[in-house]
Amino acid sequence: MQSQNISDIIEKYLKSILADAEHVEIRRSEIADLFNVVPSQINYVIKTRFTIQNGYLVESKRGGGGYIRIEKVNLMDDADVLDTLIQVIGDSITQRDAYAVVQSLYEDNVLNRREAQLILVATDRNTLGVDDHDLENSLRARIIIGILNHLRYES
Amino acid sequence: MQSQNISDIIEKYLKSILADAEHVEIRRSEIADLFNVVPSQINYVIKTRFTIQNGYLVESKRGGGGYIRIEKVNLMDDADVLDTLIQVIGDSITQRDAYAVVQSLYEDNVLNRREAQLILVATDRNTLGVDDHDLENSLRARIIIGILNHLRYES
DNA sequence: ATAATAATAGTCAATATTAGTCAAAGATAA
DNA sequence: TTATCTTTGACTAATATTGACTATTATTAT
Repeated sequence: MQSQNISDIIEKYLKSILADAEHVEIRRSEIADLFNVVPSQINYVIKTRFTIQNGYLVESKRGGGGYIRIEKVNLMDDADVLDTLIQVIGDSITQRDAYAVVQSLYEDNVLNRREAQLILVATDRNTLGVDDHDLENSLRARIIIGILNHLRYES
Repeated sequence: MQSQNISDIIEKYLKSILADAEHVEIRRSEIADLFNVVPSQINYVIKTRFTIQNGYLVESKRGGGGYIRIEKVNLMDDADVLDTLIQVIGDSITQRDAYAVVQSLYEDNVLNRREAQLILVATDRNTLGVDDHDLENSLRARIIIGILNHLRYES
């Protein structure tokens, strides 16, 4: 019943390929044709669902033989992943990106399911309940970074 | 006999679906059309009849292919303990009192050590980093209450 | 070589498609 | 009568879709 919108469907399609392969390399117009959308929608899908917070690296090339290549990266291979994440977060992060970050930490076994959910609840828009979005996003960043720094000591 | 206002009827309709399925996923405008009410009445029904206290989780998405999804969850046995704590906390709590709350949840085995630490970090004064103490205390209250509400059910 | 053209992908803003909030008005119950 | 609950709709917010325009790279023509 889910996945009513085409962006979700395209996301799943790409992720199903990535489940078996190290990376996926597409021709933007081909995927656009396949799902009957305009080419720029592929950019939208990538921009909203294959971010570094989600654990994906994207590279592309224009011109003849151009492509978009999506690679799933394991952030935890890197020793200073926490530093990297902290840098990515900076002093502000949206709920969407926070979800991606926490999801990545869960997938990399830095957090278990319960812990991940606790963090998501603590940083949820409705939980924080502040009107000012800038404040909301900066609070969310502070909380997540605080927790990341804490995790550094524990491990 | 009870009044059969339209909100009650919509409530029963949704719950009849939930009797057979784990969750129900609707398009707000469709249900509104089905019962000839304005869309926002669906929000009213959800807000008054599908609360977490009653064991329902609600999530939604806007935009194309948007939806509202209601899930029935299993409440923990001593959920009323959480209610008491939530009442005690109210809309503001100091760091010291928060520590006591988390500590007691740890002693009651509602939280393990790691989870307790996560919550304390998330609600630490330095983490939140707001100058206004009233704001700090109210944020702390919101975060802890959000987490307590989350602890009501198993996911 | 260089210039022109073709073949890609990227950006951005307008529009479309949902759901959420809130307060006023109306209905019902105490 | 008064308090609470329900209904309504105007306004807001979030997300998705589209297309015009731009940028980059490769290929072809001169």
